[in-house]
Amino acid sequence: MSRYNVRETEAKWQAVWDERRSFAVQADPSRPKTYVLEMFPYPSGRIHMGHVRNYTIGDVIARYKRAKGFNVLHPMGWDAFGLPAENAALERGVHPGKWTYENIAAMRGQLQSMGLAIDWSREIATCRPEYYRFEQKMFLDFLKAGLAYRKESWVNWDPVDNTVLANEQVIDGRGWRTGALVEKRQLSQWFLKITHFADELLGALATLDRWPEKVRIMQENWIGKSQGCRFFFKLSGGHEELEVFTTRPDTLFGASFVAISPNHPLAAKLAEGNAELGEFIAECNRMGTSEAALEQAEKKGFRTPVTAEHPFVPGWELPVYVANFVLMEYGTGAIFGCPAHDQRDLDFARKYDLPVKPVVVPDGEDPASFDVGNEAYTGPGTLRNSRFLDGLSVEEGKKAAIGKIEELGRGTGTTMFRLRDWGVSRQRYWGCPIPVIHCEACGVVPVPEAQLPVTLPEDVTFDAPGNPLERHPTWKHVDCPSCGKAARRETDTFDTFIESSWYFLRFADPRNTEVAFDKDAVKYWLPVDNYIGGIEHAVLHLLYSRFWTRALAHCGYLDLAEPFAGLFTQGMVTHATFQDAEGKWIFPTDVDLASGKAVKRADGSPVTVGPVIKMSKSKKNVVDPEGILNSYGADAARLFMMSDSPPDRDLEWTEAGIDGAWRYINRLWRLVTEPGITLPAAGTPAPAEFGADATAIRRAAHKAAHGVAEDIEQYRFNSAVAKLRIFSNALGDALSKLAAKQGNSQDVGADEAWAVREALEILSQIVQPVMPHLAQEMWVSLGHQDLLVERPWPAADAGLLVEDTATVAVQVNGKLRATLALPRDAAEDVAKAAALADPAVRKAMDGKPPRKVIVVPNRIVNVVV
RNA sequence: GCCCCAGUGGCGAAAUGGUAGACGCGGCAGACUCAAAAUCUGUUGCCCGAAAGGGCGUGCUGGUUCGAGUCCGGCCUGGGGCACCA
Repeated sequence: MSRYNVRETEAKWQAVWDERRSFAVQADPSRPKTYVLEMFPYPSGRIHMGHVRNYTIGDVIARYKRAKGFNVLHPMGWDAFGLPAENAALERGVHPGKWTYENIAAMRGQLQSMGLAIDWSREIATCRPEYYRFEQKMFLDFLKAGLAYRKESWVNWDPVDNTVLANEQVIDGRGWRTGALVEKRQLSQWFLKITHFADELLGALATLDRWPEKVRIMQENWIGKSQGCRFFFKLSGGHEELEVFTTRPDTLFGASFVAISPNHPLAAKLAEGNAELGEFIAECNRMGTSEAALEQAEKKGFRTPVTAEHPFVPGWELPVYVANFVLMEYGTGAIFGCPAHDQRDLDFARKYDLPVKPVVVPDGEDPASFDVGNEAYTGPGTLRNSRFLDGLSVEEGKKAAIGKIEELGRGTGTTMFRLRDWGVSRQRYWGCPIPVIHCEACGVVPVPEAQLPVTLPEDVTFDAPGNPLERHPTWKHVDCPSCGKAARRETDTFDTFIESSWYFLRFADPRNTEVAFDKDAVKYWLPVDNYIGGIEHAVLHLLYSRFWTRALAHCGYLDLAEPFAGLFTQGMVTHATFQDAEGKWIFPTDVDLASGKAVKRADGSPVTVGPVIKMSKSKKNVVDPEGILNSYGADAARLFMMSDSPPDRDLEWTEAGIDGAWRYINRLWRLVTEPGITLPAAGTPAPAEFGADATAIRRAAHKAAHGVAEDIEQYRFNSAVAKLRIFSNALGDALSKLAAKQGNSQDVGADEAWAVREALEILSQIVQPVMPHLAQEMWVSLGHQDLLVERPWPAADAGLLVEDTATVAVQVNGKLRATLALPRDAAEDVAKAAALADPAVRKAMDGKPPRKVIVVPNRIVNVVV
């Protein structure tokens, strides 16, 4: 028996695809396009199983769509700027650029060995000046359009990476990458006006019907729109008026205090002559980010000597507190407190003994006796004790109160967003230089476009903390483009989320040296039809990209609102964890499970098997894809990735699983190379008639072609693989029967032999998206010379998709009692009669007459007695 | 606390409101083999039964329906997201 030589075969076809440029594509408006994109990788040096899963999903879709006649754009690139390169420079003395390009070369090789149907001629790396020069241009255009600005601001400072983090990059008060406690620092920073598009970004989520609901909700929460009203309190003691924001102007008559953030300018001012207040503010800042989460945040306040006058009631003075639960970053940094209808205000009021006056009474409650106790009432109801608002509903009350405030000139109805502008300055070397120059005389001067790109200097050192660009002896010293005097280059670089905010556009026209991309190319290829990646980018990358696309449209680059029409978020690849007797994590490859219990391969000492969790280097529960690709091959790895678990769920990597995939590949190979009967030559015309056995084989094949296509369209890859197996199992069974016939020197009918060839050819074609190398080898082995990737998806014969007979279940009172084989679409009374005649059914009916008989054609008959 | 998602055999999982457990992994039995590996065949939700057959089964609980894993209400458990957002 000839063995399937996986290494040779896979390398052979990869070389052929490469040589014939099989996957290179051109825009062609006469053909329907589809754009399949997986989130591009950071070039860390080696691919991991998450990549294998990600790129397999995309590749199956790309190959399938291609067979379906689409012009498929399926590119690959590298998210090549970022801190790990600088860390490598620090640790190993290798230049970040060298390290990055070497990693790219290594990972490209690994990805190519997966047999991906990628147009490698479109490959890009974001760290190349040919790429980021256009990013610099875009930034300058944003600057002109008022979408980029500079401001002094409190920033999140990561003390480990020595850089600023965006709000989105701070998780539980810690840096998203380093996990270090984030500090507050004040720096002058570049910001992009994502808030300009807040409403649009929110509203357009509704149009993204091919995105997971979950991601849309996450973005919705992140944008955090709320309707309300801003208004001013007059303050005692000659202080400036205090602006507050509220979503509940209807509850103004229930107000019992006003509170400002410890970071509010008024708090600082009041603290000047008040050491006690100063100490309170300092305490709040210490609590700030770090312990807030742990300490369950007790409400604390400091009563200032200032009072605020109620906007509707002259002479009604409310005490002004500095309170730890009021955030400077949201709204105006000041609130009014209505304890009866806000839980935080209520906690605060109970602690400081402030009045609690309900002004919203739930319908059906007695207004005279309604009391909130220790749980604020936030539901609907009728306003009471509220003068001109009395009797109104909450919604009516909001409108009326805003109307009154506006009438009095005290404030205005407004919409508030949680979303804040995107701070993009980073104090790092390995990023895109921000193309501006600081001149003492002229201020911030954009680098003239003719001088773009501003490139990074090569000769940098990483021996001291902070930004190497800042320390470079000459790089930052330039003449002002405006006045010609000595000036200073901006030494900050962009947040690397910027590069990934437009790479999907560059893929449409990656070699353009004049502009970032040709408008028509983008018009043809975009939006991305299938964007595939991890859920961890649900907010950051995806929101930034949506913003960036809008900002580009605003500047006339393109005519597109949403870059990603379809989004799919894949699950993680998990693996069991192992610890040795000392509790140290150990690699799966060092564990021997053969004896039924886990022991160390090296010395046989016992190993504890831990929970199945996401593969991570720190827990060592990783399996290196390269080893798998070398021993089992790309097809087996791809098959395993697609089998069993639905792609949006976690997938547990197991030895048994990859073994199973490998066995199946060999089974398919044997099916084609040793069918056991003599097949007609390739291209033999179909016989005029098919007998029952031949028809059964054809049915199985055509059903599989149809079903697998449907499943791939819906990302139901595990189900598609199941259908492949059902088909190949059926074909295998049919073949062993036919082989036995031939072995007994009986004739195998020409119709049967022809049907088997057809089935094997269809099989080759429909396993192709998942197992492309094997498929091509099967195809050749069936006597063809051409490439399967050039062949269309096999068209299913509609007549073969439906059976002549239907298996109809018969229930008596909802319980299954029999199944009947009836002609397809048998008349209802025929089905009914057949059901009532069945002995098992009669027995279950126990002689009682049927009260009612429900007949669902081709499915079920339910007899009610 | 709020918002999502998920709970089905020993395991991964399938099932337009219509035969629950397809397909695979693992197990068991057998064939081939001196033996093993590989491969092939059969079997495999639970309980009663020698069998035929019967009963019970999709986290719990109530409902809608001729019929519910699927739809609706309440609850439990697990996972994820947001979290003093005024």
